[in-house]
Amino acid sequence: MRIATWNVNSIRTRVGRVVDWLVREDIDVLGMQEIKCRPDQFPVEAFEHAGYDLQIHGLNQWNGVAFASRLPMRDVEKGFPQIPGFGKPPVIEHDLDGAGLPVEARALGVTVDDVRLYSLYVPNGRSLDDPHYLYKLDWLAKLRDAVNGQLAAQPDLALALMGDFNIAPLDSDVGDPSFAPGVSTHISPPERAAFAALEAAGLQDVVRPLVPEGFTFWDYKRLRFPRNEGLRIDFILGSHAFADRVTDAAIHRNERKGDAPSDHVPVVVEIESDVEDDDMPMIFG
DNA sequence: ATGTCAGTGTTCCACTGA
Repeated sequence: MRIATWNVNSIRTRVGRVVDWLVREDIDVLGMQEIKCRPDQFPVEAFEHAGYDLQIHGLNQWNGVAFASRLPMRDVEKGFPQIPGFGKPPVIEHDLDGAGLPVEARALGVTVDDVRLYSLYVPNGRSLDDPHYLYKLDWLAKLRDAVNGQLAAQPDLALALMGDFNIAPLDSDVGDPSFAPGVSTHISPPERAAFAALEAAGLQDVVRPLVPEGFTFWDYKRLRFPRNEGLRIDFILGSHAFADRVTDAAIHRNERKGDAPSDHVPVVVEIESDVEDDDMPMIFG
C-alpha cells in the first residue's frame, strides 16, 4: 500500500496536478493539507473519475485537511481528543473546544485496511511573540496526549501521523536563511521539544532513514527553490507496528517544478499490506 | 526589493495568511 502526504496549498488551484500525480505514482491513500475550501467547494469529480473516494474536513478558506483513497476509508474523525481552538468565540456554526474557542480544520483521521492515518496541518506559529505560537505548542501537546492515549489502548496499532508539522527538527532540515535561531518559528527549542515528545510517545519518522537528505518546502519568495533554500517540515511519523511494515519512502522534489506548483512537495511511503497490490507477485494459484 | 502565492470582499485592487 502506497501512502502519501501533501500540503497542496489550495486543492481548487492544484486539482489537475494532484490527480495526475496520484495516478502516475500509483498512490493508494493521500492525506492533504491546506485544501483551503469547504466540502461543497472541493473538486470531487476529478478524484472520483480517477477512482479515489474522499473524506474532507474544511470549514472556510483557511487550513482544511482531506483524504483521497482508492481503498475504503472508515472511522472518520475530525480533529482529535482535546484539540485546542483559537481566536474569538464564534457566533455560530463552529465546533468549540473546552474553552469555547473555535476549532480549526487541521486534523482528520481515517482507517484504511488495518492502518490508522491522520492528516495534520500543525499551526504555523507566525512568530515567537505571537499568540499563534503558544497555540501551536498547546496544539502539539494535545496531539501528543491523544497519541499517548491511542497507543496506551492499542500498543500494536499501525498508526501514522502525516502532514505539515511546521517544525524543522534538525539543523540540517533548515536551508532557508530567513529562519534563524532565536528569532524564527519552526526551529525554536520548544517546537523541537514538542516534535521530540511525539517521538517519545512512540512514533518515529519513517522517511528519514530511507531519505536522509532533502527538503519538503520552499518558500515561493526569493528564489528559494532554484537556490534549494528549503525546509524539511512535512513528515510521516509511524508507530512501531507501522514502521515495521515500511518498505520504501520518497520525497517527490520534482513536484515543486513546472506550472503552478504548491510550495510543498509530496512525501510517500510504501508499507506491506494484505489488501491491494496488483504489482505483487502471485505466489499462489 | 516585505521579494510570491491563494482566497475573499472592500472586487479589476487591498487585505490577510503562509
